[in-house]
Amino acid sequence: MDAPDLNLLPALDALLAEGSVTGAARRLGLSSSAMSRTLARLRAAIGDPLLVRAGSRLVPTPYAIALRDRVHTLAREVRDVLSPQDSPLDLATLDRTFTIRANEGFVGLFSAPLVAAVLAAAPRVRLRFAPKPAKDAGPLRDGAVDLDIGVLGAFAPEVRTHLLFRDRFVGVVRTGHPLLSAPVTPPRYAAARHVVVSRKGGFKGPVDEALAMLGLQREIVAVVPGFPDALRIARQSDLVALVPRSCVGDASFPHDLLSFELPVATPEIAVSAMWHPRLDADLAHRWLRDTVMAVCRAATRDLRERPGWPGMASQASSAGEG
DNA sequence: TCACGTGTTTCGTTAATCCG
DNA sequence: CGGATTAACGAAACACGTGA
Repeated sequence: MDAPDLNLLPALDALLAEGSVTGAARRLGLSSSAMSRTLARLRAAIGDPLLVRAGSRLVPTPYAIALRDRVHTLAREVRDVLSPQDSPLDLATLDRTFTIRANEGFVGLFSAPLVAAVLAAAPRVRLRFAPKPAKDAGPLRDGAVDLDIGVLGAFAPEVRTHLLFRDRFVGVVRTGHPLLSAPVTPPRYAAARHVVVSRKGGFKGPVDEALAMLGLQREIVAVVPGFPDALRIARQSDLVALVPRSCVGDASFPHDLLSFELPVATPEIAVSAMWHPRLDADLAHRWLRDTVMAVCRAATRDLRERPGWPGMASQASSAGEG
């Protein structure tokens, strides 16, 4: 059996897009008779007339209509595959959708400046923020996710990573909460009732382990899937929320909430960007990574300069002032 | 192994024809 | 008249045998 003639693919794409031999010929820089002969070859190869006479014009057959989108996608992919990779990246015309998987905390803090930075440089690029149901390299591998942002897990070994910033947990309560009427000591903190965030619904975390070292135990009365949910509950109750400090630095952080340093030591949270090595050399993806890193650097600069940010010399303090 | 000659195939062109 | 198709033809690529 003969291999299909792949040279016919761009001609088929042009014919289905134009619906006309003359139009397709013009598009590919050929004479209409040459395109007519190519159409004849396509008809023989596919076994369908593809375009048939309807009065003075040609109309596509149902099979041609069914093929149109597939052929167009294929033709574009073939063009991309065979295009030299070292051609300069043209951000002004870059037409692409990037899917970024991140938790609500990251989206809340970084999505606005990231979208602004992306649109400023590449107006035809679209960003799709996908929820982060689990740590799973599958979507990175199969291409459903371009960039995964979060804490490194037991990821596939081939996945590339880059540290974006370091974070740490802080406590958050409503204004006027009795916990902040005196220094937040481990016993006073443990005596309060808490709301925590867990995607898997777990009730125990590093804070509980640190408290246990001191012989203390806190009472968790609510587990929610996202940090905004925890903040909402803290705002309307006496529950103490546990959220990353980056959430507190968000401009949208409610004024009637106060954050405070935890009275126990907890491990830092290293937030990283992760991507599949398949995209390592992709110029557009590299630009996206650089943009994400730059936005994170700029957005966390202000936060880093505030007391209590990881790596900064600081004492426990109640936030919300100023 | 390589260069060369020759026949075949492919795919383009122009010009003519057909069709609505 | 505009657009599709076909016939005739040519250039380039390809396949293959041959000889150095």
